[in-house]
This record gives sequence, structure tokens and C-alpha cells, in this order.
Amino acid sequence: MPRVEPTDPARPEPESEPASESGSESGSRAERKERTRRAILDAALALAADSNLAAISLRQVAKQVGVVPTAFYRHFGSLELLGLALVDESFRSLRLMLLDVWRHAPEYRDFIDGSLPIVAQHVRENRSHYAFIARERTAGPPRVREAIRHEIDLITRELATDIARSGAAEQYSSADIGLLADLIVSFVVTMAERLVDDPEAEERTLAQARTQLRMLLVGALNWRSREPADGGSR
Amino acid sequence: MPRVEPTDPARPEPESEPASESGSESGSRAERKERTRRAILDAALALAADSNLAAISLRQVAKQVGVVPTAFYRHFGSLELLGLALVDESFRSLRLMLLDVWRHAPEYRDFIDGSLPIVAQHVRENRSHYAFIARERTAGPPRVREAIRHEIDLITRELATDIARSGAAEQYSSADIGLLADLIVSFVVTMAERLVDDPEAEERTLAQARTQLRMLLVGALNWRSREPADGGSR
DNA sequence: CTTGACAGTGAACGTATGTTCACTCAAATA
DNA sequence: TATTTGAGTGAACATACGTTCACTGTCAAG
Repeated sequence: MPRVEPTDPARPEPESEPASESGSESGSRAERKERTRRAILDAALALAADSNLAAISLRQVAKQVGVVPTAFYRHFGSLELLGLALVDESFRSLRLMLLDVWRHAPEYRDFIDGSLPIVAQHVRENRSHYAFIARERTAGPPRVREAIRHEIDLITRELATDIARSGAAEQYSSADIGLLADLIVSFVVTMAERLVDDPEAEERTLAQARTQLRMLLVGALNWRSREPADGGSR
Repeated sequence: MPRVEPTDPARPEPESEPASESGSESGSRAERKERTRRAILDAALALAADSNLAAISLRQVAKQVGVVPTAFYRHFGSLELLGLALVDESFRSLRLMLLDVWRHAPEYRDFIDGSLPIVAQHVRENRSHYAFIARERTAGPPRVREAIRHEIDLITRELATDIARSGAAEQYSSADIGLLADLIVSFVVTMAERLVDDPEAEERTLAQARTQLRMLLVGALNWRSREPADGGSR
């Protein structure tokens, strides 16, 4: 039986079923496996927070979860694959949040005041995931870095098509729309990094980001693409 | 054995002086110490490039340098202090480069076309240092992270005073100048990260960055600060 | 009721880690 | 010339690492 002696990793998992059993070994076989998997993901997330993924060990994770090191391999082939799983779940949640943002952005004016608080709230509620992404984006194993960059690229493209659709697509070349989307996403990534880094300063960070985003969009509104094939050959 | 370092144990040290002695033990006592110190810094820089500072070991560094592990302590008390030294030397070089940039920026138009190539060249010639900064900025030991953030803050402030001096300081509140400087520095940091990440794409990255920086400055030129102390809140 | 699948166990392995300590021996100082 | 200094040595330590292997006990399918 799995012992639960280390720092209590009580599952705050939203169970659709009313958990009649308070013990840690309830549920079906598959449910128990999934619970261990979650515990491993959470433990890795917590341990990596004090340094980074490449600096933690399989044995530390296993110890924190309360299982023997070998049990790790039943769930992940390596720490790198664990990292990819964390990237996956981080961006799955992020994309759901972005659906809200897309919806609440009918005009440019509302775009900022409507979107930023939603993003900030999501960062606040998923701090460890954002911290993970911010760190591993530049310092993670190559495959993890690539996965994160790919996800951000996808988001940038979505924002670009959204700008092209709802904005004045006439005055911008499609290349310039892409560049604008990239500028915005890069800025929001930077802002998210700051929210993660210093949660206490959320209010100030947000106020500044709002002004900066407005500066940026003033630039966009006064922008005229010169030639069709200006700087962007795609 | 997850990773190996097939690095040649030979000294790849670029000597500017015509080495009359082919051996590696010329010079005074202090010079020899300094040479070992440099070798340690370079070795750590190279080893961290495959993961990050927190993931490498004192022994790996010592092995790569070609000294016994204990010799490390004659130069640095810990890997963290080594990291701080690397931050220091990275930004010392960076600041020298920025002096050039400040000088060659009399107008906004020239600011972009004159500055970006200088920055790009510096990144190209100091790739390993920029890679180090980019990684450790988010994933390094806390004190290293803090040191990097502090250096970037100083640069941002310098840019702000430079904008206030040479630009039209009338139409912006001082707070907004700071926000604009932060916007620019953040963007350049992102651009530098990309140059480091994919040196092959330097030309395209630079072309896009030039357009994006122009978008950003169009925003700045059309910006009017609403109230003295506040941002553009409505 | 039997049986196979399989999450988790526990020992064992060879190797790598940080740090200590007493030491050498050539250059710098006196 | 005699002495001090200090960069680099090499052994030793306790601990941690990833990975292997044969195992156990229980849930679910046959």
C-alpha cells in the first residue's frame, strides 16, 4: 500500500463524484493510476519551481510523491516526457482561457480592458504552470523548449487571423498583421512573466501593461503598410 | 548516463598575444591564476549551454578545465557566485556596446536603422553570453535572476533619461517615458533571445524586428499623455 | 473461480556529486 | 638566500543519482 507520510499532497482535485472515501486508495484501478500520475506532475511542478526541470531528479519526484523511484517509469519514460506533458496541460488550460478573450474583444478599446484582467486572473490561478512555462521556454530541455515555442506560435497565428477578421484588414498587409500579432503576444508573454515573478505587484504591473498595450495599439492604428512585399516574405 | 560532453580537453583559449611558449604555463603567478579563472568561466558557459547553470556540476566544470575539483574553490566559492561573475562580465560588455548605440541615435529614424545592426552584431559576437543571460534570467538561481533583472532595469532607466533628453519631452509624462523605455527594452530582449535561439534566421529576424520597432515608435509619436501622474486611464 | 495484467516494491549496480583535509612546490616577498 | 604564500593536487567521505531486475498483491477480465 502506498504510504502518505511525506508532506501531505492532499488532492484538491475537483471530483465530479462525491468522494465518500476519504482514504487515498479509493476508486477504480484506472482512477488510482491517474491519481498517482497527477501527484507526479504536481510534485515535478513544485520541485522545478525551486530551480528548473533539468536540475531535478527522478528520485526527488518519487520521494515527494511517496512512491519508490521505479514506480515513476510506470507513468513517464523520462523527466523530459513529463515536461512535455506539463507543457500540454498548461497550454490546454491557456487555450480555454483565450477562447474567453477572443469572445470579449469586439473592439480595440474593449480589447485591452476586457482581456488583460482575464489573462491576469488566469495567471494568478495557475501560477505554477505559468512559472514552469516561463522557465522552460528558455532553459528547458530542447524538445520542451520547442514544444512551448510551437504552442506560442499557434496562438500568435490565431491572434493574427482574428485581427485580420475583425480589424481593418485593408490598411495592413497580411505580413504586417502577423508582425503586429507577434508584437502583442511577445508583450503579453513578458507581462505574464512579470505577474509570475512578483504576484504582489499585480495591480501595478497590470496598470502599466494596460498603458503600454495602448501605446502599442496607437501605433497599430496609425500604421500604414507601405508595399505589399515590404519586409515580409512568408 | 543521460548526457555526455564530448568536448576536446585541449585548451581552445584564444590568445591575442603571440605565445612564444607553446606550453600553458607561461606568465606570472597572477596571470596564470587569471587564465585558469577565465577557463573556468568559459567552461561553465559552454556546459550550461546544453542545459543551464543549476543543472551543471562543479566537477564537470573542473574536468572540462583540466583541473582537479578542489581547485575550483580557489576562484569561486560556489557555482552561484560563478554565475554572478558571468552576469557581471556579460553586462559590462553590453554596456560598452550601448554607448555606441546612444551615440548613433540622433533621430528616431536613424535610431532603428542605426541601432539594431549594432545590437545584432554584438549578439552574434557574444552569443554564449546572451544565451546565458536569456536562460538564467528566468531559470537561474534567485540571486542570479535578481542580478540580471537589476542590470536590465538600469538599462531601461538609462534609455528613459535618453528619451527624455533628446526626444520631445513635452508631450509625455515622465511616467509614460518610463513605460515606453520599458516597452522598447522588453522588445529588444525578446529580439535578442530570438537571435540567440536561431542565428541562421538573423536577417529575417532583424527585418521583422525593424518593422515591429517602427510600429511601436509610430505609437509613441502619436501618443499624448493624459494626466501628469497617471497613465492613459480613462 | 481462475487468471492475467500491471501499479508499485525493494535490492542492487556502477557512477557522479559537494566538500574536507593534508599535501606539494614554484613564484613572490623579505 | 631564506621564508611565506597560495594555486593546484589527490585521497577520502557520505550521499545521491538513473536504471535493471525479479518480486508481490490486488483489481478486472476470462
